[in-house]
Amino acid sequence: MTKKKLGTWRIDRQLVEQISRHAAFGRRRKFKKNSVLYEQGEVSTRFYFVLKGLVQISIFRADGSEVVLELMGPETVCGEGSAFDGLPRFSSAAAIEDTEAIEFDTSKMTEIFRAHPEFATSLLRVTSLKQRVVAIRLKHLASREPQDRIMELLTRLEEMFAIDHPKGRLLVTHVTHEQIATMTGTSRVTVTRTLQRLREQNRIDIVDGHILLKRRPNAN
Amino acid sequence: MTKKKLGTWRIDRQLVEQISRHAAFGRRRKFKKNSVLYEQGEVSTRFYFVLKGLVQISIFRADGSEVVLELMGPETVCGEGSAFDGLPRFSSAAAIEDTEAIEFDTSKMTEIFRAHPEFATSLLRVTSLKQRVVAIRLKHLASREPQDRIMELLTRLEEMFAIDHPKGRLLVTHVTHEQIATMTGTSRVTVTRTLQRLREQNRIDIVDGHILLKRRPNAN
DNA sequence: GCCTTCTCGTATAGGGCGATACAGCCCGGC
DNA sequence: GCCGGGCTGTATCGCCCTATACGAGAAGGC
Repeated sequence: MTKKKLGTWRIDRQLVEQISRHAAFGRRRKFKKNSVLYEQGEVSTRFYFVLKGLVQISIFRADGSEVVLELMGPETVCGEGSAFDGLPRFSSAAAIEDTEAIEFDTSKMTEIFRAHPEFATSLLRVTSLKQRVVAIRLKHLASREPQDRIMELLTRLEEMFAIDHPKGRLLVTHVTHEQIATMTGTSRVTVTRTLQRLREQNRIDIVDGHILLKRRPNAN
Repeated sequence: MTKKKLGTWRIDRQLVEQISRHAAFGRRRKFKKNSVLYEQGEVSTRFYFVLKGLVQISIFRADGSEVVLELMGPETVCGEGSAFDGLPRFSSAAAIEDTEAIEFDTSKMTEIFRAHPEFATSLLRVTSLKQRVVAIRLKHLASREPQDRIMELLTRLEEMFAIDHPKGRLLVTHVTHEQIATMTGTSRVTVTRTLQRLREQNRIDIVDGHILLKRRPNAN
């Protein structure tokens, strides 16, 4: 049905160039590791085009628990949602590595669009791509099956942190079952059991403590 | 007042006017009940501004099951995601009532933006709002509790389609238990039971077939 | 008005998940 | 080596959800 191309936070070369070409409308900023780009609840017209580093986007729930939406790497855009609709930020963004980004401000955007309508089109492509990614995650989280939820997380991590391996793709980051549990809204025991099951189904393997996602003939 | 079907989505008056003002760039189309506006997987540059009727947006999962994303009533925009990012539609849209809509085509949009930059800004507001709603849904779907999932839907409907009532807020939209089930990833039976339970907990009530969300001292 | 279809309530059986507990293992500190 | 803590693999039990089925009642077509 779908190609692997539906890559999430990675946006295509052409779009990256389009945005980079209008970098002069923003200003370059640096964020130290663990510093905050923006916080849930604040009202702001700023958004960011990440050049280097890694930014974690998360939503905090009423009970204080955190739902990590994305980890945005280089050449991605974040914060544009609340910057354009004018409502309070629905998510927080924190640099989890030293990060450089271009900060844009939407308040003067309409006038910029008049002279540079292609910039508007590029931004619409970006917001549309993000809508797509979130909707696809929602499709998986709509399931109550732990296996769906966990596989969704693993494939997302794969695109971000995996390297090629003879048998498939190897996650270079180490995540504990406990962490997977909190990220997928299941229990630690269920994560252990589910990973076992996935291993029996020959969909994953554990290599030296790291998760290996096996190559599958029929990718979803 | 009889049972009224609206939808699960609404955008503010000002934004509606902004888009209506540019209706001439699209063309008016009619869709019979049960006809399809677009289908998951197809590539298209068209998107729709619904004027009358009701359109169901859903994602079909690999196993064939359906996740209903939204019911789009009058004065809403749909299909703009895939129309702008150029990738295959990630969702399907079907008219579940006779529907009229303005069909826009993104292929000539950049030129339109040059003369009408405010139209670009309006569309960015729309895509941003949708990103917000989906992200917030995701926050709640991260929970496996049916009650969390269902209350999330109800409060979302409340914000868009509720009217004041002596005891709280009354949803003027009528949604069936079946619809709630597909929108929350639970079974129809569980929806019925959960609504019962919420009624016992005095959090909701049913008035003339409509759901009433009772005023609560400590709102979440 | 009659019949069909949809919707809601309810019952049953089966299964899988959460909570909890405990044992084995690895690893680091000393 | 010795010890302690964190992680993983299991086991048990209770609960709640899913699947399925059936009947009552409302809504809609003809």
